[in-house]
Amino acid sequence: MRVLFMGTPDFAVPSLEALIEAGHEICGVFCQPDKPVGRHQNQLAFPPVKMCAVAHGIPVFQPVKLRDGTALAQIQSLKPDLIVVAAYGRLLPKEILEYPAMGCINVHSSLLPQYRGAAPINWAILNGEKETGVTIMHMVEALDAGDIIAQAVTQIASDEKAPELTVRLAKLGGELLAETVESLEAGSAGRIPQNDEQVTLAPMLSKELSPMDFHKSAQSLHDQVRGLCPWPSAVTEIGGVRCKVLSTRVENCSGQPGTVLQADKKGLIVACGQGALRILELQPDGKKRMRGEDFLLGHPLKAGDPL
RNA sequence: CGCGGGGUAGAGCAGCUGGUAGCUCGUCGGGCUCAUAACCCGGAGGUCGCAGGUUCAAAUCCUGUCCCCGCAA
Repeated sequence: MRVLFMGTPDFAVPSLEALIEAGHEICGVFCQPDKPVGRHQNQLAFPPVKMCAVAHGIPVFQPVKLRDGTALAQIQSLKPDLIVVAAYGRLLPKEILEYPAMGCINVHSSLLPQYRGAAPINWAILNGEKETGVTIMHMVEALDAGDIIAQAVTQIASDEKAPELTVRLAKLGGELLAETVESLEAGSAGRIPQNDEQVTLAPMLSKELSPMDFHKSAQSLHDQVRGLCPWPSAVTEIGGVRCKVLSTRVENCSGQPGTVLQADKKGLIVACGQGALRILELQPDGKKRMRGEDFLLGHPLKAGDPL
């Protein structure tokens, strides 16, 4: 089958690889344009999907616009039977959605209809979900609203952070995608409309989500730390220094929210609204990431101090 | 040349209005203790990112360079 793949970040790579491995003819790959990267923005970085496509000798297209007809013309010349989209980063116009004979399908990293949108993995963790998964669906114009073809569920470990979960879901998505394409070809694929009453949204993350409020429960702060990793990160001020909090553990002890319960070679523990949070790893502004204990060596804090 | 912080003992920091470096932890040895991640005593460990310059003298001032990081993208 001739497949056109559209995707951009790391999450999409296993899906592309799964299609290649399944023996499909990948007639082209669309991804977002190369972006300036680095502190001085003087270097262009290829999106991960482009790297993969180039490595396999697949033609790459990186249109800035999808609605000026150029992209459609390119797609028409590639003559795909099916378009597979995974974290492409852009809504497809109707004329593209309608072009392939077998339609357009999407790999989405949540159990739709929950967590429609740009950051489903992060929001699942932020909300303390115990399980999530991937969904393969038919695409419609509305964001992540198409009929579901297949889903796969996975548990979220209590200490799992967004990057790790992303890797797992990407892999799971690739596997499910291969199976799904096979079932589509065989004509055995199902199609289940999404239940509109169960829709939840997972919008893009922003730094407004970063500040930690120690009046919240330790568990919810732990979820915040895990879910906002690696960007924008949970942030708080410790000993007068702004720090990203990178790794934590929920502890049973308690005290006045926002005060230090322990600060010695055994670790740094801060009281929360409910329970307490051990800060395992953090990163002060302008510094490298370090263990909480190491931070204390140069920043005298003691039990009872406010953060 | 987008803005800014920083590179000093294994780790985290101080010193930076110039005079060959200090703190906490770790580490090594000894002691105390039923015992200890606790306590006491003692020791080792740094050409202060690199290269020049100013100076009688630079970690400290100046210039260049490499690297790390935050913001912004």
